[in-house]
Amino acid sequence: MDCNIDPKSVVINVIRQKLLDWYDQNQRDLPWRRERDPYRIWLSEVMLQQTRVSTVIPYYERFLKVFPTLSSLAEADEQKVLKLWEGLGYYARARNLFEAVKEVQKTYGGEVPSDPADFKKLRGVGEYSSAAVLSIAYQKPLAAVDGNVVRVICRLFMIEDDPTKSITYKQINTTARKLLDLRRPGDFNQAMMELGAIVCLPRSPQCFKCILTKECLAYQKGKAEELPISKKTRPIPTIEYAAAIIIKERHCLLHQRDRSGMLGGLWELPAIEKRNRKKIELEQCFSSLLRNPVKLKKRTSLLNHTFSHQRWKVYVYPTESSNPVPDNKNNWCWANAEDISALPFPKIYHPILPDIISRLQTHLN
DNA sequence: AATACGGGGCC
DNA sequence: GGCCCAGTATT
Repeated sequence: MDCNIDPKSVVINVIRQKLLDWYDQNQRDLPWRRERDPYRIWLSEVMLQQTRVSTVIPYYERFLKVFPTLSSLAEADEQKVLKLWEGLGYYARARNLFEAVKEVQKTYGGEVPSDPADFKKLRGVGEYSSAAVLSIAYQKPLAAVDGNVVRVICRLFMIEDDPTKSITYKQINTTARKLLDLRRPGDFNQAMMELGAIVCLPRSPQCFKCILTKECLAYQKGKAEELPISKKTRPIPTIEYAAAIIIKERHCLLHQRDRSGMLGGLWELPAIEKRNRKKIELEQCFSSLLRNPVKLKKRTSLLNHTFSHQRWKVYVYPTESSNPVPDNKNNWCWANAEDISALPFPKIYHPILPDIISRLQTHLN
């Protein structure tokens, strides 16, 4: 495609070499940088999607202690995989990785395919992850363009258009391919990301320690911090969430959330969930949900929790003892205290679970 | 092309 | 309260 950013190849060569030299001297010592196993590189890239390095590190190490090899993960139980992902967010990543790893075991004999066409077919492997994993693990000459790279390139070449527009994104991608060092593609990709992560920051970029200020058009114009231009923000929906504690013989009724939706595959109390709606008749809703009359007692807890994209209002109601029998047995279970600690729950449940467990242990209800 | 998808850290 | 993070799948 036509690219009006056409820096002289001399500049390209200078940027490429400076960046690699800087990376060789200044890269952080991260767990996945010590690894050669493509499976481990892959796992790191999946965990790092939309997630900070500092958040990922403990999850990464814990995960690999339980599933040290691709084969061990391929033979795992999905609930245990989700439990290790608990709190990391974007749970589809865990389910997709699990499915993809089983596919690799079945179709590619347990070897992560090195052909980009094959690798990208796998669930959860997109343009970025494909380039990142294959360049790092197999030295494939693919440019990995993540949020860091977008920011670095927008600043280096003064791209003032919205990078989320596909035409602009193609320009950025073309530029990344021209910059790529074909002899050390994995290191070069990581160098770009590393610069974005520790020098070319979204806010307050540390230009005083950047080795590319002479080549950076945005810096020369004093506009580094303004780029890339940001997208418009979306309104945050409020989620009203009412949950019932239903206990029978030291077991608590739990429901597994639909795998395709939010917090898919995680467990929860029987709950009524409404977005941006008015009050609802809770007892009626619960009774209909459980195909059985439910008597609520006084609300015990109210949690307000604001995430990036949602504002949660959580109400928890103990119930009068009854014998509710959910329709679809597959997604329901009666869990004792031990079961509860083994099941994956959304983060919002962490303050509530101790209360539920103590109710089970003390015969309350 | 726009939206859904978690949770945390920082200003 | 807004922004952003080693993005991908779905609509």
